[in-house]
Amino acid sequence: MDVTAILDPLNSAQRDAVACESQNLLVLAGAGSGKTRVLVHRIAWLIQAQGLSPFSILAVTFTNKAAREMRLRIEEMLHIGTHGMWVGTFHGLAHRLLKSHWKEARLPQNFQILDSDDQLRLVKRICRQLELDESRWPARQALSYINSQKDEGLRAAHIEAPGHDPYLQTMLRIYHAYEAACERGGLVDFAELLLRAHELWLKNPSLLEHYQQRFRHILVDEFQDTNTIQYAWLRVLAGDTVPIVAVGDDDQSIYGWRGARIENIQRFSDDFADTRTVRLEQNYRSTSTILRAANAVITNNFGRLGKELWTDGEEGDPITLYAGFNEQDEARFIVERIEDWIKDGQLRADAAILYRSNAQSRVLEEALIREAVPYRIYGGQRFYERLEIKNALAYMRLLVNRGDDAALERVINTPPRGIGGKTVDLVREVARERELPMWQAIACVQEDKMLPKRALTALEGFCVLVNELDSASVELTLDELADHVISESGLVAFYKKEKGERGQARIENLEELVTAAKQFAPQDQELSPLQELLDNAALDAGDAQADAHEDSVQLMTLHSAKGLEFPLVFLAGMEENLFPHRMSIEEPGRLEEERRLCYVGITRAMQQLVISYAESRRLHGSESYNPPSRFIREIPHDLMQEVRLHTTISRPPSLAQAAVPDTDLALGQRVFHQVFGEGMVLNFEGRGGNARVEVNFDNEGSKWLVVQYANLQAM
DNA sequence: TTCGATGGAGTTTTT
DNA sequence: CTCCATCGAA
Repeated sequence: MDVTAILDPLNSAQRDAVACESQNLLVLAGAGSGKTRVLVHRIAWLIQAQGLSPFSILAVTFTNKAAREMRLRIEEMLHIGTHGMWVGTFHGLAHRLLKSHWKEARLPQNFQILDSDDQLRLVKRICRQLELDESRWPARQALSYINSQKDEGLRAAHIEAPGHDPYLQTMLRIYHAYEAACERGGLVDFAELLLRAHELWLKNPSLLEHYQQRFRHILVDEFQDTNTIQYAWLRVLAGDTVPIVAVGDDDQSIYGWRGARIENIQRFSDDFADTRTVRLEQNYRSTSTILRAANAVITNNFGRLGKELWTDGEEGDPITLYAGFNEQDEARFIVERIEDWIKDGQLRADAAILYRSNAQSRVLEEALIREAVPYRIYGGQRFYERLEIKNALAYMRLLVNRGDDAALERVINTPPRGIGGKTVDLVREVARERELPMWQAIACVQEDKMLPKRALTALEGFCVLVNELDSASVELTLDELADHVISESGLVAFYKKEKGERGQARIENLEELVTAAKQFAPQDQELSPLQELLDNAALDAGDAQADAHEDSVQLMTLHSAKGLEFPLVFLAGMEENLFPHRMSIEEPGRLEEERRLCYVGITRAMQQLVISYAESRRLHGSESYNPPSRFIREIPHDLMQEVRLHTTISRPPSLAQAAVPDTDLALGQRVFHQVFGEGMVLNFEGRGGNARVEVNFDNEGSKWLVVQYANLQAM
């Protein structure tokens, strides 16, 4: 067996990891150190050198994208199909297990996945049912309570009665009711997938044993992001027999607020016997300047497993630091630098602007639009999360399962068909009393004529519609069905009426859904293709925009930048209270997570890194003056070069008669006031004072001109 | 059902 | 400031 092709392209640490013989393996893979490569080569090694069957390998990732990438690279490398392989996300694999063992998991065969949006609606409904004051008990809070309990592996029944803490009591009450509602409707939320899959192991030892014999090797990507229940699931599955490879980077753990436990990677080698640890520290992405900065920042964290990135590549350019005098100025500077970059013949898509929170994107966008620079924002609403798509899918869900109350509530009166709030309330009430799904409650309501005729007719219309769609579905292909549903349900007609481009966009999305259905290739013979399409939509919401292949500047939050790389990276808004965020400064643990986020940001850059902050920033309507981020101070000064605008402010035209000399002004300096002529002081916005001037700059060649004044007062 | 007023909140979001 | 959810009136 020729394994040189597997090992030859690797450096020695990578090779150690790939060919490691010990039972368990922890790979601490720094940013840009070839993590995916090691994972893929390890799998190749197991198959080709160890003779493992591809079907005996389980590889777990967090995102569908990562799973797809891994599959693709395995196929390329080994020239084998990966269809039967267990490569997928935690949620995807858990779902697969629950589908095959629905009886053991005590689920209905056609259980539906509840996405976060459905979940919130359900919690809202429950709060209303429990007659809780919505302002005192926001559904969002209850939702996050429920999810965090589930992430910790705790069901309502496991939680001790919380003394007389009214908050916890209420939350627990909601949790109980929520669980009951899910049970009744055969609904499973994201966390529930994991929780059930874990319980499936615990409650069915023979099943567990079956899988332990089947899987001869487990590989886990992004191990630092596992939460308690994911860790427990792996721990049980691995037992003492199945070797496990955990790949991750404690320095890139940035999802603690969502239940990820950095401790999981920290304690891995204590928890799993005979663990070998391999560090991948050679970086193939960034210049040594960038790596030095990253290393310097992250050393300020305690309790790290420890790693220091290095490269044998170039030193590269110094890191640019720019102090904007406000957020507009900062944005203008960034766009200008991007324009220079493009003038140098570089691609726009090679430049990325990263920021801490989404609200920051706006100013940047405006500046880009002003200069007509094409850009693309990552994140935002994904395809299957769009309102019109969710509505269309809700009809399809009802075809599969009439008991899906979440779907029913969504579309019972969408488009409007005269089923008002009162009618739905009654149906809900009947459903609750008789412990039936709402669909059956409708039948009861009709039977007992519990409503005025008009409402009954409207209900009847809805039932007939759903049944009709269902009977039509028998002979239709998936895309024909989608087309049928969106037109017959009246959704298309409904959105046609919606004014503006919005309705048009919605209809286009609905048409896109038909296309997606056409292209959808069912994998599983056992399931109906429709069921599979729906599950797929819930577990993989798709990309935000399918279009936008034009060469454009990339804008995204630091969180969404994880895993990506760009030749030119801007870290914008590096200010205290923004980054690190105000809410994370107090607690040391959370501050460290912010620092890791900063580390992630810095290590996205391949060639050039530009850090900027604004002396004054308009946020939430009011002006704030934040000092530069502490993370800037943590970068050694000799790696940075501060850029200042040297500007000449010309004589203000509206003050022609005032004696105002041409003056050199350095923006971003502490000195923001200058004496103009006869004792006139101009304070730039951002520095308190009696006089105030609003300035806009217009770049004409190298000369900057003041073009607009406001509230100018003489002192 | 739709509109407008009103109030409250405003970090990050793999599934 | 601006987005949103909610509520009351037409």
